[in-house]
Amino acid sequence: MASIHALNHRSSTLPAPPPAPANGRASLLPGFQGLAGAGLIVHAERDAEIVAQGDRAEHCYIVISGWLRTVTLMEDGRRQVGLFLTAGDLFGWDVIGEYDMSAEAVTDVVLRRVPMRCIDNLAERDPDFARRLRRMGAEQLRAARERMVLLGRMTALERIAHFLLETASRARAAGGDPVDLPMSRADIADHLGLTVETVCRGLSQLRRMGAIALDRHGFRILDRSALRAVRDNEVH
Amino acid sequence: MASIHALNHRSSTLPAPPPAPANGRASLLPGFQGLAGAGLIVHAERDAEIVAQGDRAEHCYIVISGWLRTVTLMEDGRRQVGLFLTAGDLFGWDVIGEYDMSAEAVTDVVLRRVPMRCIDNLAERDPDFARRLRRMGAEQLRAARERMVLLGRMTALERIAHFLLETASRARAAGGDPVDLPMSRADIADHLGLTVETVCRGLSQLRRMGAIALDRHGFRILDRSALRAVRDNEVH
DNA sequence: CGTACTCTTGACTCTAATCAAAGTTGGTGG
DNA sequence: CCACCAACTTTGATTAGAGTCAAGAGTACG
Repeated sequence: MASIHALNHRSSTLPAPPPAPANGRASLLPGFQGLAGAGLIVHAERDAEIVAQGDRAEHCYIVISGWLRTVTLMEDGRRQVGLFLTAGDLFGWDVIGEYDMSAEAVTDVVLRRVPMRCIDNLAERDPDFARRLRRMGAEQLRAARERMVLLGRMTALERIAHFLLETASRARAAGGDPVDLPMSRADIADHLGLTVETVCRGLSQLRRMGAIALDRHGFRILDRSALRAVRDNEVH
Repeated sequence: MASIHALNHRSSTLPAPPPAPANGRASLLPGFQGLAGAGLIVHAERDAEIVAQGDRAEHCYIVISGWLRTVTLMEDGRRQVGLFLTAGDLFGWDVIGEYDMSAEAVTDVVLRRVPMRCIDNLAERDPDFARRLRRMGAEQLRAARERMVLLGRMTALERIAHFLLETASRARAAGGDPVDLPMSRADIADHLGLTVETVCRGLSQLRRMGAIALDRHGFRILDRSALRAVRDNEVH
């Protein structure tokens, strides 16, 4: 655990529009042009907590660069990582009341912090924006249901293959392209409902199968159909 | 598996307002007064499929009586039950495009079927309704995240205790009150990411501990604090 | 460089799944 | 109305997959 609340406030007007957003499946989705220029740019360094579980949800965040994770903690320390977010992704816009999870920086990260009121106001004034908000909510829920199947019904190796394919697809990586994997094995484990050791063993197994090339901070897909077969349980 | 699509269309105007809605945590939430009188009343009998995974989402449903389950199927037959819905609960209002799960009748069930356009129209015209929609979406997502922790990180017995406490609370049952459990053990298992046998064993164990009284279609909580202790892992 | 951390692999354990067999129950038809 | 049957539930025995504990290898950072 590193420095907590290393948030440095910066300029107020936007320096650049968010880079072409990963569409993948999470909080993301293009939108939010209506908010261009709103909010402050904030920085957070690796492992800093950006919002805490239980905080009143008064802001939402747009990731400009770097990676975030959302984390839910149980009393006894068991941890569930909900989502990994990166450039173009949105966080917190869908919460009302208090955050039910915290958001932490996986890498140093730059965010635009937008007051929730802006969202609410814009949603009242602009029916098109409100519609987009609903669409994003529907997408979030779809993704959440998919994760329930993963967590409730998939084996360790299936979950790992699924995670790699999804991560590659969010990075828009073609086969063989290197894909960034900035989060620790522990983060991946807590995201997939597994232990660190099981994640390692699964990754090694996929490497030995020739499905992926692997190093600590990234991977490449060598045999996408093999990886898909593992994810879809067409192989043991 | 029983009769498929046993939907009988009936009168068009509402016979009675939905009974005091269970608040629990799912699709529910009081709202939807703005839709009073809209839509058709439809009936479905036990195990009938009300909507299928992949159908275009053109309606949403308000449960008037009986119980539904939402079901996601994997290619190879593994099944995940998302939610159980009962009187006052809502289904499908948050989906855009195609349903990503099916809805099936757990018991014979009476529903009001409301065209999705009504929701959309009302949301455009009535900012208060739109706000309520957003609040319901936020609540759905909160519940979904809670289920991810359950599926990813809780033991079998913790999941079962959690399910019983939640079901009792949705039924607004005081301690010792009988609580309906109309779904099969297999449904419960697929809801909790377990097998039928593990669910049975867990329920029996809680009965032997004196935490609950149990029969096939219901239970009573005899020792709520014991049940909470199991859910919260203060006991093995 | 050295040290602390993360990652990987191995050995063993344990929880929950699987396989198997009774016991119940509710519905149906005689 | 009763008996039978199919489906569901429960319990037992065994297995398997993932967790735990432990140790070594690789890295990153000061």
